[in-house]
Amino acid sequence: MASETVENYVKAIYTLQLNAKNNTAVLGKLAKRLKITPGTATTMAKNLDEAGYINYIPRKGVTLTPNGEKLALHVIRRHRLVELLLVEIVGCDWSKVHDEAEVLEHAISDYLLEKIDELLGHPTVDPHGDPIPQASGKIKRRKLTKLAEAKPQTAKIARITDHNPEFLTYLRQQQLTPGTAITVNENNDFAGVITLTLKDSDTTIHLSAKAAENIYIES
Amino acid sequence: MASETVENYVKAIYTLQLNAKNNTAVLGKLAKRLKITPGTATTMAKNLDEAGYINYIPRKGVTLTPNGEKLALHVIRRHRLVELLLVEIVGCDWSKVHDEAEVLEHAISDYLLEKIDELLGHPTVDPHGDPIPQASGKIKRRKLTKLAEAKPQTAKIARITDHNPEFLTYLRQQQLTPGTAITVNENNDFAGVITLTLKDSDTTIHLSAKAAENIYIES
DNA sequence: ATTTAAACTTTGACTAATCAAAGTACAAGA
DNA sequence: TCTTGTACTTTGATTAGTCAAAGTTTAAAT
Repeated sequence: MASETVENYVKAIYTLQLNAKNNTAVLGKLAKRLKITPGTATTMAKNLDEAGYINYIPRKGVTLTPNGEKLALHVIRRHRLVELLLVEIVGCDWSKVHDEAEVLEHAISDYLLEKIDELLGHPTVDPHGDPIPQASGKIKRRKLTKLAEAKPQTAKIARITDHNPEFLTYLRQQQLTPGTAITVNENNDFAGVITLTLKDSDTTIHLSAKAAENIYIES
Repeated sequence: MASETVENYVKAIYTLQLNAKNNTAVLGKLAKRLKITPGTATTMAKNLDEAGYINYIPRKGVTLTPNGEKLALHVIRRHRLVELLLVEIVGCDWSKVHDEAEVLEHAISDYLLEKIDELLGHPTVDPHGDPIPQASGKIKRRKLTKLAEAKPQTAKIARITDHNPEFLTYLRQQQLTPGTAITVNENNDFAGVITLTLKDSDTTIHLSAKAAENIYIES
């Protein structure tokens, strides 16, 4: 069985690979992500390579093996289903469930995971709009637009890629949560401000381009 | 913050103390309970004493300090509320939730714990009939009778003190779960067999005295 | 009062995960 | 080509938790 530490490493490598050009996670970023020293990253990279979770090329970086990716997706599935359980069933605050799930994702058995999945009706996205990997390991990919780069249009909030509790609380207050229908009215590059209205309430909201970097919409 | 290991030690010491004559847990039993060697138990006893969780008297045993007891009750509260959540809300099998909770009890934040408590309506007993320590640290104690030592009478199943999944599955099939009203018809010491009927279905059940050692009733 | 067996303690060693600090590689600019 | 700064690696040490095996205590039995 992979330790909690190993699970956190492969999960971090998975997300770093997603955002990397040559599909390789460099160790500096891994170290930053996991708040460890560069030396520790190197040491662990060797160990994880040895254990078959990753391929480690010195001074280049690491990539997950099929086994490593399988483990990463399994951890992410646990994380996202737990988040949904906490929001939908237990009634936890949206802004708090990410941190809770960071711990719980290592404590959920396969049996319990499938019970939760069943209870929630086999959902495909978590409360942040992140896709939930299926038990098979498949993960749905949608073509989303970054709100910061959106042209005027009607659309739906699809995904929030920031887990800062204060930011999430602010978004919830503005009703900018996944699923909400909006209209993008103006996106002024020079001002760095995006103007949008909520479909239901006709409220006008002004967002900085910086905040809109972490919000994705589906046309 | 106490590590998972420390939490498991104080929890084990708490339950050993409950069943000990002079309120002291001897290290041999602790070692057995935690599946560690006697040497490890000694080493850890010194560390936990040093850390203020227990008082360790060499060659005699250990007792929890007020701090240690507080931690133990907190862990037990998490364990039992999680068990109830899994049975009542998530729909897990009664026989499986103990093992799940053994892991989850270390992964629940104070915030989440109180959310669960609220959702369940501040319950006082878990699915096995074990009392749930309140947030204040108070724990209700009931005067229960061991079914193995019960005289003929009507009563209610109150508590099952065995977590073996097969045994629990058998009890559920017989409907011998906490809350069930029964009548004890005969308790024959020589035969070592207890005869009882379920109030609702009038089914007659014969139980060995050994099985009845782990079942408690409330008159 | 001795012996003995059980219970406990000590010692030395190991593993996983980590850090600090010193050393190395290499791409980019001078 | 040489120099330099950044990124990475190596080395030696530390901590928590564990075991095996050898040593010590103690209470009970002869």
